[in-house]
Amino acid sequence: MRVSKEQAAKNRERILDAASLLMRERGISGMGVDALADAAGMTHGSMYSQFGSKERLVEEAVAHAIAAKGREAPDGFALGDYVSQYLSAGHRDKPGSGCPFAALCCEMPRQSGGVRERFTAGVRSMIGLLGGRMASTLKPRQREEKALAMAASLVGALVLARAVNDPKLSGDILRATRNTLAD
Amino acid sequence: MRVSKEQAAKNRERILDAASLLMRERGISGMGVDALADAAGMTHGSMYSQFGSKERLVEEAVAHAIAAKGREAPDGFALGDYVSQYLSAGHRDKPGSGCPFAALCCEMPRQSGGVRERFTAGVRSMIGLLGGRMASTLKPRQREEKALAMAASLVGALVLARAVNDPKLSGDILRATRNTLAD
DNA sequence: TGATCTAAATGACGATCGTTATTATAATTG
DNA sequence: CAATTATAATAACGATCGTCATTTAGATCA
Repeated sequence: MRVSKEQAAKNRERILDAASLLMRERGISGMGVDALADAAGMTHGSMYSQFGSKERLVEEAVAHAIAAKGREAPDGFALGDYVSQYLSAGHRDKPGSGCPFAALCCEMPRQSGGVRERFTAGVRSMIGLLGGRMASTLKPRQREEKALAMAASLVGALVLARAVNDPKLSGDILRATRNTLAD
Repeated sequence: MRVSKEQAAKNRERILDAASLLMRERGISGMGVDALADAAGMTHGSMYSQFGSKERLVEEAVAHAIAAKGREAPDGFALGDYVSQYLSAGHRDKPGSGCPFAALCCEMPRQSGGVRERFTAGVRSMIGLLGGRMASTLKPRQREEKALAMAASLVGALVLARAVNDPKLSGDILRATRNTLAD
């Protein structure tokens, strides 16, 4: 059956919301089309009416997750707050609503060009965000270098803290990286 | 048919070699049992004779990859050399023979307890390796904290450099992290 | 209002997933 | 040497994978 344009747009949004959550929790290859349809409260058929293939759906879902995450940051935030929130136990334990880069980075080398482009653009904007919040006493080149290294530290610490089985070690990784980035 | 104990051990080793390579290239969930049997030059049946399940095979393959990687490091190596090799384009472009932590970290939260334990033990020993090579002027606690943060930086930079689609950005991430860790 | 269009649902497709039972074969053991 | 044991190969299992053709029904448009 056919639905109104608005309804169709809402359904599309609902699919993207479910996909951006599910892919961060289970991985891209671990997110089945049927499971996604279930999570979105629809059938797999309607998803193919909207997106045509899983690959194109993933493309949009990655962009969707990154854009939503970018919208979370308040206008004037302090870099220290950003870091301590990023490297918190709360963030570690909620990958589904957390940083898309940390959740999806390891699968990216095996994704299509379109998916990787969206991901790369997102990484670039995160680095720009970090660099823009750094002490203005530094030269632009230095700020960019620090921002690049900081992004790597953030993602690496979060990913390792999630991977590791021991809560103590996991917390230590977060804390040590927090302290090191504070210098 | 039955083969000699030595032959069976060799076959087992061959499967583990192929698995530790394949899982780093395609991911754990992306490594099918059939594909692995092909890569090892055997049939899937013999793998189940040896390991019983994919989960137990992955357990051993993770430990195998970590142990083999640990054996690579020469006895008396400089920390700076380790870092620049880890953050090199060569390492980035050869995940199959590269760092198992960077290759598998994002899938770890969804692995069995046994697999995660091997991974965690490996991470711990890597951190110990890094800390042991640090300036002895630092207190043990400071060395451990620096080693924890360094491991996060290394893994994060490598993983992001692999994920990103743009060679320029990828190289910048590696270089910036190298420079930052040199301080 | 009547014709057209399209999102959503249904059901099935071949391929691949991990797994298992069975069989063949040869090393090992008594 | 005979009996036992264990590895490897074969073939098939049900489940799930992504995909697609068809049908249904209601919104959109002339």
